[in-house]
Amino acid sequence: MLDETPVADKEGAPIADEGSRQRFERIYNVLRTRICLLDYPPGERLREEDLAEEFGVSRTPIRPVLITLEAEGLLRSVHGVGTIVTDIDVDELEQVYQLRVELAELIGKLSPIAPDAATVAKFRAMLARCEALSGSPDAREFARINMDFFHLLNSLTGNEPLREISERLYYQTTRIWLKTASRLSQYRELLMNEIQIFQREVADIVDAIDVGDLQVVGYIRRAHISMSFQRLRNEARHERL
Amino acid sequence: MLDETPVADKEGAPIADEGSRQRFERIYNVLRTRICLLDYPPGERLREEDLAEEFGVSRTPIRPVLITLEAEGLLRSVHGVGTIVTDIDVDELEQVYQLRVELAELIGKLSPIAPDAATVAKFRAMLARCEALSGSPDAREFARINMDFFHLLNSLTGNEPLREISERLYYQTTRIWLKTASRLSQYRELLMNEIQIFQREVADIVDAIDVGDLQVVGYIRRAHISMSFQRLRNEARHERL
DNA sequence: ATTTTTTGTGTTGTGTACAACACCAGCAGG
DNA sequence: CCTGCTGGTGTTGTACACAACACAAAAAAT
Repeated sequence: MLDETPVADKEGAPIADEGSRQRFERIYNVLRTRICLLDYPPGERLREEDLAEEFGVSRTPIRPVLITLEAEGLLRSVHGVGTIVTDIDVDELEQVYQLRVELAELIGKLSPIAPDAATVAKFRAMLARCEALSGSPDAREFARINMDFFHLLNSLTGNEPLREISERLYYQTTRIWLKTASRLSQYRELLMNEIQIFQREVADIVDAIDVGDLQVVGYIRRAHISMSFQRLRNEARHERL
Repeated sequence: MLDETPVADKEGAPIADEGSRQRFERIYNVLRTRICLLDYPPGERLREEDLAEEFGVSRTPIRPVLITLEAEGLLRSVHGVGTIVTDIDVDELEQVYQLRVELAELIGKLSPIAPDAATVAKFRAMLARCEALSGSPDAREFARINMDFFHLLNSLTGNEPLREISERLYYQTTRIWLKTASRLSQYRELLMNEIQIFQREVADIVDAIDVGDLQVVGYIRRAHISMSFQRLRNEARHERL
């Protein structure tokens, strides 16, 4: 829904009347989503030719996408070896989280946009998706909802550079939970716990939206990003011992 | 000094034993600097083949550089037309400045690095360059010093994502002064005034560095970025009337 | 047996020819 | 005089062949 236009068929291949720019965006979003949902786990080798075949083009139009994803820190091309999905580490991501925490607050501060009725409805829909999820917990679906929720929150600021940067940092960090949690023994318990907490976050933020206080949205978000990272670090530490 | 390795000859062309990654960085830095010093003014058309010839390669290795610069918002490739240096507008840059103001403060907050003797020396050297500059004012040299000073400040935080993002935003905004000022009648007076103010900023920051208070560095920087943009906007407004 | 060399295979990086597209000048038609 | 068309020219986008490189396995030497 997020990465596929209605016209797209299951494989990314041939779409009629698609400009080169739109195709770039499409392939870019598909690959980025795959990386963040661990369809391509860290360390995976992506062959340019395979991707070219899948999307029905030659290697050439694929390369700009890979170059961009490399600039974002999600891929790394190595001559003679392959294009490798970057590995991530909780400790290395601490700085990114620190920055995300600060930026979260700015979303409510810089050029806040009073949400219209449609946006409010989307937030409520998110609440519904959360409840459905907590009924049948699924890590992948959780990650997807989390992603959609992020984009919704991001649309609350009119500051476009801030949106762009927040998005970039989000995609740099979001894989870490799936990766860390999937290795742990109490995987299922962790997931359900995390979903519950997320559900509360969404509920809190919906309340704040109703009141119309975007500053408060920023505070809530800030708190949750910060706590989420601390939980993650604790779990990673327990695993090490 | 910033964009050329000691081995480089005047034209960017052939360098021995240079990996493809280093070459990418070199070309990237050269082009970015040229854009920000208005060697390539907004609207300029860069022909890939010309660049290829200058750097002694085919179009192929040039394209990743242009793609990256396009992702940073400095270029825009249009099929059948050319690769065009983006135009900039004071009003459009307001959001970027708002963000830069906030990030400036974070540099003193997130993972501050206590500067070693060498770094302090570089700051003092900056002071000397300022005085030399105010002796013989030159807009281009002013922009260069400003750029070097930025990089020096940026090295005060250990938060690498923050450094990267600050740099990106800096390069998005830095052209605007040269562009705006060069159109005004009191160009020379403005330049001298700006140099004086910058000199004071450097002096203030050097003091703060001496005291060892990076938080204060952030505050000073924040104030100056904010005021600098307001002056810019006023000048642009006066021009319009 | 161990180490070194060589050879083979697979991948990204590069060069080059061509396709797709935009733009302008010139011209025909009104 | 103006308008719309049409061809010519220049540019980026694409495809493909090959070079450069990394890695592993096999072979050769000690």
